Amino acid sequence: MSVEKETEEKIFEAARTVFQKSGFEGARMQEIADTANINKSMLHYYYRNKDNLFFEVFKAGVKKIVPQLMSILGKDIDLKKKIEEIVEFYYLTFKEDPQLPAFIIYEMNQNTARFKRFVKDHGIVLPLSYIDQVNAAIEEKLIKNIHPKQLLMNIVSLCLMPIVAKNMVQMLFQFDDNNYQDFLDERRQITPEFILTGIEYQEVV
Amino acid sequence: MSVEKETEEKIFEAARTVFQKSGFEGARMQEIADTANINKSMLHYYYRNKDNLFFEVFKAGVKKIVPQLMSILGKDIDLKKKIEEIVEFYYLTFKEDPQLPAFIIYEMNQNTARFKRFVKDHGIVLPLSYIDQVNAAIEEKLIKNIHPKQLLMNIVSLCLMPIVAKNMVQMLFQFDDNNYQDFLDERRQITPEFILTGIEYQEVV
DNA sequence: TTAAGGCTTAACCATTTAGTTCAACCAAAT
DNA sequence: ATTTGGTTGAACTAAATGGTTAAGCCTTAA
Repeated sequence: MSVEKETEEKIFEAARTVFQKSGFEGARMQEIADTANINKSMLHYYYRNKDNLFFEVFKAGVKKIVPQLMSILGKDIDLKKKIEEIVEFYYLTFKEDPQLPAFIIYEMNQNTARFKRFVKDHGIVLPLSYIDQVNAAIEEKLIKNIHPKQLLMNIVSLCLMPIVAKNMVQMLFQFDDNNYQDFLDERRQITPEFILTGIEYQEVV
Repeated sequence: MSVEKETEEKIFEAARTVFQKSGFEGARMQEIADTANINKSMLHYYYRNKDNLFFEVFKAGVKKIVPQLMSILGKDIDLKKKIEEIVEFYYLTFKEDPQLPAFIIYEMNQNTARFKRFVKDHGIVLPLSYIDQVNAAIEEKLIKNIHPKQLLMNIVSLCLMPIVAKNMVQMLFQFDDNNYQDFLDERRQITPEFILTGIEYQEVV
């Protein structure tokens, strides 16, 4: 990697660390510079200003969370497999970057325009094929009557919330880091099943 | 109400508004003063400094979310009723204060000590009776084998996530404010059922 | 009526912060 | 060797921010 790419990369990684830890308002350019082991003016040289640098980090974060979800939803596989893949994908993604979802969700609430821009620029749309698939499954009485968006909301909620609320979970359940990780590992197994049972078709008695 | 109580109340309400909107770091004392229609030094007169004022707001917020949940969990009613009450409670609480859960969760991640102090001072504990109740229901084959904490995590996730991620939901599902409210109204109905079906006992075939 | 003490205000202060400047540096091309 | 263009660092600046001060006000009670 060329020197400039290396420096740029170092800055970006430091920015990611600091912004995810402290948020946009809480983050200090000086701390980012220190974390990257470079002079503060380098930040401005490479990224012009705080907003720019932040937006790069934000974009990269959203890219890790949203497009993959849409891609799985659009796949030509059965619903069960789809749910399993989503749970697995989020489990793995957040295992290596646990602060990501809280960061994205918080900053999106602070400044909706940023996310709107991303969605527009990247042509993010909920795949119609997913909607159709769920509705067809309902029609065929494979699953209960549930709106596809409600189902998706359930899936995503069950995956993200335990990560987003990590500290609350640890505190209220009195988990140390190991207990907490075990808890997540168990969720990885039981969540798809929980969802599938939750939408299972039931004979009207 | 006495004059000082009125002023104090006005300040608190303004602080709540601004802190919930912008977070601790993003909030400006001047903006709180403006919102309360008072002079900035009044903030310091009544609350000494930003940290104090913030902690009051934070405490009041946690009080709205956590103790009630524990109280419902500790009630002597059947599991089905318990789940329905929790869903209903969160639905109503967040309908009138939608920014609350995101605020609490974010600020708790920023500064775990604050929340720890609250939990300790208020003797917040997960009621043992809830744990026993779930385990008993499993024993009696009324529900599937699931860890009580996992079940609770599921309940809370399904209630909080749609509120916490409001903007993401609106954007990805292309909901205006009315659509979004309808979506939440529907969840209020379907969520208890979804959970109950998800843990229903199933004969081993 | 007046003294006391809490309440309110405008002006002020110290510090922090994002962002700038400018001189020096270094590697590559001429 | 020298020029050139991007790169780096220390010192600096302007603005914003949390917090302070001190003088005046108003209510209450002796």
